[in-house]
Amino acid sequence: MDKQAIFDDLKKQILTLQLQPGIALDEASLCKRYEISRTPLREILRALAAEGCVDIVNNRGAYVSSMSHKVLRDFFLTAPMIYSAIGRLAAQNANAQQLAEIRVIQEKFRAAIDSGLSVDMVYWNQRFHASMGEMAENPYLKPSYDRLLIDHARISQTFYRPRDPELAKRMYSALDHHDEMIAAIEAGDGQRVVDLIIEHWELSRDLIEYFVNPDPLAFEMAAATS
Amino acid sequence: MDKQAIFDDLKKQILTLQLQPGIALDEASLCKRYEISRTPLREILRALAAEGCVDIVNNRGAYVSSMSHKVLRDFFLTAPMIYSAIGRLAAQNANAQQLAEIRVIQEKFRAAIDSGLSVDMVYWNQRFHASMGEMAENPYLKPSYDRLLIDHARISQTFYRPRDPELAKRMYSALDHHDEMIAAIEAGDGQRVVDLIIEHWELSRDLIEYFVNPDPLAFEMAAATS
DNA sequence: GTTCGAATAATTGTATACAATACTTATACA
DNA sequence: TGTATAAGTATTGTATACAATTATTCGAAC
Repeated sequence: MDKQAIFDDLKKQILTLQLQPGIALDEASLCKRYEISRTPLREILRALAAEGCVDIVNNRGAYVSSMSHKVLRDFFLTAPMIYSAIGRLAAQNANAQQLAEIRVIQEKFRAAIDSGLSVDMVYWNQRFHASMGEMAENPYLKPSYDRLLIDHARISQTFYRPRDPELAKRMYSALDHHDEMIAAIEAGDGQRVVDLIIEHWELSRDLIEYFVNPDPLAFEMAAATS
Repeated sequence: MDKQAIFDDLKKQILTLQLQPGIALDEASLCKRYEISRTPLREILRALAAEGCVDIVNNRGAYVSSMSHKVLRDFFLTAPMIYSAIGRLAAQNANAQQLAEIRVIQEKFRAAIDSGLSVDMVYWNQRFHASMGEMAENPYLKPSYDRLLIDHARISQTFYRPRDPELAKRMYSALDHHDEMIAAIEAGDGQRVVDLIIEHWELSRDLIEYFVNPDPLAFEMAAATS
C-alpha cells in the first residue's frame, strides 16, 4: 500500500464515518497498521488536515475533524453557492475522458444503491460529486468544494436510516439527478446543470432537516401552550 | 525562528514575488538558511502547498506555484463571488478584537503607502483582506479565499509600476475603501461591505487589465487593417 | 475521600543516516 | 557533431534514534 493508497483509505473511512469525528489518530498504531514509518505517515495526516478531514493540534496529535453545530450552519450557508458555481464550470469545461469517468462512477453508485450498502452509497456519491469538481478545473474553488463534499458525506450519513423506505425512494431520485446532470454536462448546458444541482441540493437538505427537526410545528404548539 | 515564523517568512516572500513563481525550493539550502533539519522544513513546504503557494512534484521537490494564463482567467472568474461572500459574513460575525486588529493592520498599510515601498504595500494589503477572512469565520470558504488572496497579491505586484503617479492615486483610493469597509463591518452593514468590495475589486481589476491590455482599441485597428 | 504534585509512561517533534529516484556529465559510437 | 548510454552526483523519500512535550499514575498531605 503506497502513500496515496493510505491517504485514500483514511479519507474514505473518515467520510463514511468508520472513523468518527473527534476521534484521535494515533501515529504509532497507524504506522503499525499500514506498515510504514512515522515520517511518511505524518505527511499523510498533514495532507488530510489540508483537505479538512483532520485537525492537527500542536504536540497533541491528529483528530478526525469534528462536526459542530456551527459547522452545520456554515455548511448550509455555503454549499449552494459553491455547488452551483462548480456545476456551471463543469458544463463549460468537461472533456470526453472525464465524462467517461463519471459514467463509471455513476454505475458504481447505482450498484451501491441496489445493494443497499450505505457506506458504498455515501462513498460513490461523494466520488460522483468530486468528479464534477475535477471537471470544473478551477483551482480557486476546488479547496472549498472538496471541504464541503467531505462534510456533506458525513452529515448525510449521520442522519441516514437504512430501514426507512422513504429514504430508499429518495436515493433513486438522487440517482436520476446524477443521470440528468451527466446529460446536461455533456450537452454543455450550464444553466440546466445548476438547476439540477439546486434540485439535488434541496432533496439532500430536506432529508437532513427532516431528521434534525422532525416536527417543527409540534415545538411551536408546545411553546404556545407553556 | 520557529516553524510558524519560517512558514510566514516564506509565504511573505512568495506573495511579494521575492520568490518568483516557478522557482525551485531546494530543501538543503532552505534548511541551512533557517537552521532546521529537513523533517520540519518538509512539513512547512507541504503546509505551503496546502495553501496553494507551492507545488510539490513527486521525487522532484517543491516549486513556488506558477501563474499561468489559465490561472489569471480563473482568478477573475472566481474572486468577485468569494470576496463578496466573505465580506457579507465578516459584517455579520466580526467581534471587537478582530476590528481592533484590522485597524492596526490598516495603519501599517497606510504607512506602507506613504513610504512608497511596494513590497510592504502588497504585504499589508494582503494582511488586511486576510483579516476580513478571519472575521467571516467560515471554514468552507476560507481555503478558497486564502488561495485567491495569494494570487491577487502576486498578480497586482506583477503589473505594479512604482513610477506611475496614476497608480499612487489609486493606492489612496484603495486605502479609503479599506477605511469604509472597517466602518461598514463595525456597523454590521453587510450590503455596504459587499458594495465596497465590488468597487474595490473593480479598481484592482481595471488596474490589472490596463497593464495586460494597455490599448485594446489599437489592437482592433491593427486587425482591421491587416 | 479528595486534591495536589512529582515521577513515570506515552506521544509528538526533530535530527540524521540510509535508500530510492532524478539529474548531470563524460565517453563511446554513429 | 550529435546522440545515446552509463557512471557519478545531487536531491528527494523513508526509517529510526533521540529530544521535547503531554498524559497518566501513584502517593502524600489535607
